[in-house]
Amino acid sequence: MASALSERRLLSSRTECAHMARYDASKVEPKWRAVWEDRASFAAGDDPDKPKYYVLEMFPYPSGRIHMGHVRNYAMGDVVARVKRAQGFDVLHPMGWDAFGMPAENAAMERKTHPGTWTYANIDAMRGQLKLMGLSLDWSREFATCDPEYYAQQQSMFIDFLDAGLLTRRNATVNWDPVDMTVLANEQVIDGKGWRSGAVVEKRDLTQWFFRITDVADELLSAIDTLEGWPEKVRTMQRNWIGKSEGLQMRFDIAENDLLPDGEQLEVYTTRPDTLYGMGFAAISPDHPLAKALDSKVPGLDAFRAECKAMGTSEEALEKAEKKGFDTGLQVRHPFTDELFPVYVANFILMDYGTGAVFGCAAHDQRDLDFARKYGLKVLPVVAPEGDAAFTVEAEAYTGPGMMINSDFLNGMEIEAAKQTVADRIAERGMGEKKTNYRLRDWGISRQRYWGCPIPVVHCESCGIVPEKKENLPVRLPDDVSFDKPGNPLERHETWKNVPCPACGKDATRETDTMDTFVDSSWYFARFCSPRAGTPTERDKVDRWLPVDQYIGGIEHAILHLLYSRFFARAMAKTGHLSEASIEPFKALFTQGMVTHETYQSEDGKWLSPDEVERTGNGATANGKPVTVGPIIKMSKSKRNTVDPEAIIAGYGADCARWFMLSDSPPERDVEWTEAGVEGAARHIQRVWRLTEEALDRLPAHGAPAPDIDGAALDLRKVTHKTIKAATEDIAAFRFNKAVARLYELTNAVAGFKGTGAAADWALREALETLAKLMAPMTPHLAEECWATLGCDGILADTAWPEAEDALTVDDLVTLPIQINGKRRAEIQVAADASKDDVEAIALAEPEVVKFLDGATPKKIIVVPGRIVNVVV
RNA sequence: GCGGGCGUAGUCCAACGGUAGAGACAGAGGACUUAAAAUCCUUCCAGUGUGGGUUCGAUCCCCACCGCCCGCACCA
Repeated sequence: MASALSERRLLSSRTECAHMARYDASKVEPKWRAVWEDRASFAAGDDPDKPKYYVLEMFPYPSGRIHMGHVRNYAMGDVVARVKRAQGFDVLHPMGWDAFGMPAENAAMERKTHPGTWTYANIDAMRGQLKLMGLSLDWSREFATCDPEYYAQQQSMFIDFLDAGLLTRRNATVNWDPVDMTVLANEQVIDGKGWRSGAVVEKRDLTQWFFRITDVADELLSAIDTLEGWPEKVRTMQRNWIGKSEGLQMRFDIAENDLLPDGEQLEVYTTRPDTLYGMGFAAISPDHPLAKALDSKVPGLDAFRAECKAMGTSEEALEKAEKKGFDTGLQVRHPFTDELFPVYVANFILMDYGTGAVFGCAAHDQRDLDFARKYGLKVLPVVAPEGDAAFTVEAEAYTGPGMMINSDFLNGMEIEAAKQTVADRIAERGMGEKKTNYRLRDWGISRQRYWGCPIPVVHCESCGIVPEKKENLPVRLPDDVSFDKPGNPLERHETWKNVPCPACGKDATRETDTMDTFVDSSWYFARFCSPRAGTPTERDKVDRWLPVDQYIGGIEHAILHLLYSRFFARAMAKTGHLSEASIEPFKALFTQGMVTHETYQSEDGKWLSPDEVERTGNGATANGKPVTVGPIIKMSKSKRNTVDPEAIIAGYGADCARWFMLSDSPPERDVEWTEAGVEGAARHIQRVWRLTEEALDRLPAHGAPAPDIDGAALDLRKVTHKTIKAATEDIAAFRFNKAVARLYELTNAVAGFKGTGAAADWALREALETLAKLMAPMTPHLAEECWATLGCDGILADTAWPEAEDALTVDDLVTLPIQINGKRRAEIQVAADASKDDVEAIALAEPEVVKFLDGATPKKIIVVPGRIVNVVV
């Protein structure tokens, strides 16, 4: 067998045809993919004898083509899946499509097609591309969220959630594009105009559905502590997003006036009740009901409110904007001193946080201080830093710790005690109570869109809101719709919209809003456990597979998607679709970095794509004209700095793309795609192949018993087993770049192996088989080809992960550096297990050390076994 | 403004508080070749952003500053 192969190899190298002189990925890769597919190698088994492992990468939006970000994401997930599988786990590694959303509708408008047609065509294209990557996916579980079978179950759960009180309906202000007749997300509003239509965006109050996520805000917050497998960064982001603050909600009496009936109160929220004696004014949001009520009664207020509105509500503009207020003429009475304070409408008060009203304490809040200085309002410090009785405030508010002053019964207290005391006193008087507030808002899911999951309710004049009967689900999207007119086609689809009431049978109308696409992606991980079930989940399946053991995706989903999924898992547990054990759906999370590339601009400022550009030393040209090389940024269509994965796979092979994606940069960091880097990866793949083939002649049979091993053969075995140990640990810890480096080391050791004889041949086979096994998670096609070439049993995808022999991972002799006063002066060779005393003795006998000591007695000798000896003189 | 991350050779990156260098890319020289490609061998280069501190010893821990990146952001 071996000789026949080698004969062919010799022949081929001479004739450069027939057998591979070079490794040809375009031939090898499809072959192994077909083998895996035929054998259903990657189907999850529901095998009760094996421990389960669920690895999931965030499923893609079917935009039409995969991009390098996908390649990186799925390459990483596949490494995890393949290693776990080889380690004996029953692995669930599924793939699907996050398929609803606006791009499909936009495409429908532009191309006069149906969003579904466009979406499914894209899915077909992208599935084909993904399959080229050779991922160990269980394709039998594939679904798209726009499949009626999927959204039927989502609608069913919507009804369960409705019954369980997890949903509510209320008015909310939205960005409304009057031309497109649709709601816009904040990101779609650019300079106050709709991104597509360019029309000035209006604020509109619409009745919308909300998931009551704020009801579990505290639970979502406290459970973050249990997410030990999540990056600290993401946990912090979620905590900040939920934004818990504890304070006092209290009511001020409004002094008698001509504008309002007597006895009106102003309710405010504060986290600093201790500063109540430092109050200088009260302020309300321009959108506060009181401001609205006074709008026409107080001259000039309408103009001020209009001015605030015109300023917009977008982040940074607000930050820089000047604090402005308008005195309403109203006054509120201090609950303890009866002092009266003016009530301002102020542009920096947010209506949707707290009560939309505050009391201002200028001395201890910078915004309040700026405001008070501008309008000549009272500034009275009530907290003094320790030992500063004559404390005053100038331009900077004091927010640090200290002792209460100027505060009657609070004087001398610490801040915390004062907070407590004020809260108690206010509560005693029935003027307020402690309240916890959250930055987190309820999750509004109504979208005035066609291409989404229909909200399965009917509006009946007699019965009100009536959920669709479950046996009638799904409420299907009608196919006969057109996008030639603006607005939601469901609104004008008379036969779809007008239906009898499910309760009373009278004429009624369907809800025409569809659900936010974040709903679709909030439970797909559970659906993968039984993707064809007639219920949203099957309890035995989700109980076995969930939680997801390893979730991998981009940091851009650190907040919304993950928070919504955490909420959904709780809601599903509450309605019986999941067990309580799965309310945290993702046990471990990994957020990978982006794929970046240089940018190129021609002389006239046009962006150029990498394949139009030729790099020349430090510069670059396109068609002979000079090109400006710009910053290295995330691949994006607008900057044209993308590289097409399919072209790379066609040119270099999937293994090469995968290997490169895992090399060099730590996976959580950005990686720069470079042509040189890819070529390096390709060279390595060729090298592994060549080393394998060239060794065939001398190798003993697969599984041959080991002869006595020593010398060079033993050294190689040590490298092999050290590599097994290190690479396995590196992969488990998501240090793929280091695992790759280990494999280069093993490859270099094989390439430089000089051993001869039976022991050497045996060790060489072990090294090559191990190299194939260890590379398999990253370059699976190459690894299978090497495995087969080496004449091994079965296929590598079914072969167990190698185990390191501990005895071979440690050296007998170690080289220890000797430091004298922290500087390296000599080194010694000692037995790895030498005692501290022995090492010390050897070190002190070392000529260099003797010379340095020059007869003196060392003050101290530090021996770190296996590491270093430091002699302090 | 608040919170977090990063800063090591020309580049990407490694180094339980212990010899600054594992690996890759790029560069240089050489071998093989009619030549090129491919391959192989050899090899130059830095002392860890800056300044302090802790320590026998700091790339690593602490403090301050500089630079870059990310998240949140008038949240009462």
